[in-house]
Amino acid sequence: MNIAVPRDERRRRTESAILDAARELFAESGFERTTIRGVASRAGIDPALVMQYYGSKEQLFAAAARWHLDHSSVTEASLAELPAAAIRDLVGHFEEAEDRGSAAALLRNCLTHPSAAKVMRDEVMCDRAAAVASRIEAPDAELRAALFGAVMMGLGMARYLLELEPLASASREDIERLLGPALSALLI
Amino acid sequence: MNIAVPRDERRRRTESAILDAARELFAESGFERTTIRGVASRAGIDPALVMQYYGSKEQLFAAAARWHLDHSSVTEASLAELPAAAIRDLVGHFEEAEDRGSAAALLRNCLTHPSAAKVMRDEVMCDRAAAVASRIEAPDAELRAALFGAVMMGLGMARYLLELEPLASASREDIERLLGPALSALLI
DNA sequence: GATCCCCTCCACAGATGTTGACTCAACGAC
DNA sequence: GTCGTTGAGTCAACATCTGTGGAGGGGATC
Repeated sequence: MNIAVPRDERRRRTESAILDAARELFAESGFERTTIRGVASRAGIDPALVMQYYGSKEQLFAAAARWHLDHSSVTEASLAELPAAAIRDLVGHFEEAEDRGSAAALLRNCLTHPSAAKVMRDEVMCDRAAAVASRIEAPDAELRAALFGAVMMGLGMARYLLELEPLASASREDIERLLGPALSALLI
Repeated sequence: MNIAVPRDERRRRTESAILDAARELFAESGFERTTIRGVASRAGIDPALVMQYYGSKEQLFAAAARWHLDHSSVTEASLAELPAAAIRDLVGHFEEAEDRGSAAALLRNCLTHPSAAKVMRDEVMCDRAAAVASRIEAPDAELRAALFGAVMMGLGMARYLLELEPLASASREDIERLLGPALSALLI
């Protein structure tokens, strides 16, 4: 095919193709319905190569389903800005990020895959809830923050995974406009 | 073992034992990780009997993961009562219903199992959203109703499936008290 | 030209859904 | 009570798919 392609360059491409294919399939069909053979086929390589690079299906999933934990957009927001910031952060993860698909892969599997559930619980929800709770001065700050997270999770699942209409086609602005006050009500 | 047990009685018991075992496993571990052998083992019978009664794993799942669609508590509520009614309905499905487990089985799998997703979309969310939307007089009634549904779904998943603390241990009253105003804000 | 390593082919072991033949107790007719 | 019938339940096996490992080819690198 490509003549004179340096070896490491070639490897980088392949590894990235595997990861992309894995992200897509894990995000679309979930962990169990995704097969190593399917990933390899979509990446245009041999199944054994996937194993050689990622060791196991489990480790491939761990590499693919990472939620890049840039809390800054949430932690830097004031209480009043939190609802809009959280919505923008969520939308960004699913529509703009260059690793689009990894968030979907994590969210899709967090109910049925143990390690995805653990990541979701410990690294996504827990940290963010703590950040949100620290900004709330009302009583029940922790519970309010947990509810805030639950609402955001429900939004992500309904809009991007179940693709419920008219929520899936709505603009981010409309969601901010309608859900924003509801989220604010949680923060006092 | 049991002497003199009528045949139909015996069959009823067995069929029910299979369904109970299936509900538990589907709710705990999801469709893919649940095996016919596991269900049979928990029900104390032979795997082949499961097939004989339910035809296939798919049909067993369909029988186990039914969300008893009693919309009355939602459709009979006034706009002001809707938030509390929806929360009570959700809690009831997960904590009080005699078919407890079927709601969890459906919710657990609605992101990764096609037919569970279809039931969730068409029979649970869609119908309820229509009922909610019909009560809203503000513009964007459908989108508001969809967001309402997304919030309820997020609550159910966070509390009962991911079991996020302190949400999982919170009382229904506290949830009503804190989430109620947020839900009301969605309904205007 | 020798070496390295990306990549492929082939095969294995285990698990899973599913099927068919079989056993045995309950049932109804006489 | 006796006997044939029905149906609940079991046992062993099959076909398939899956993740995974090992041996080898072929082009880049030195």
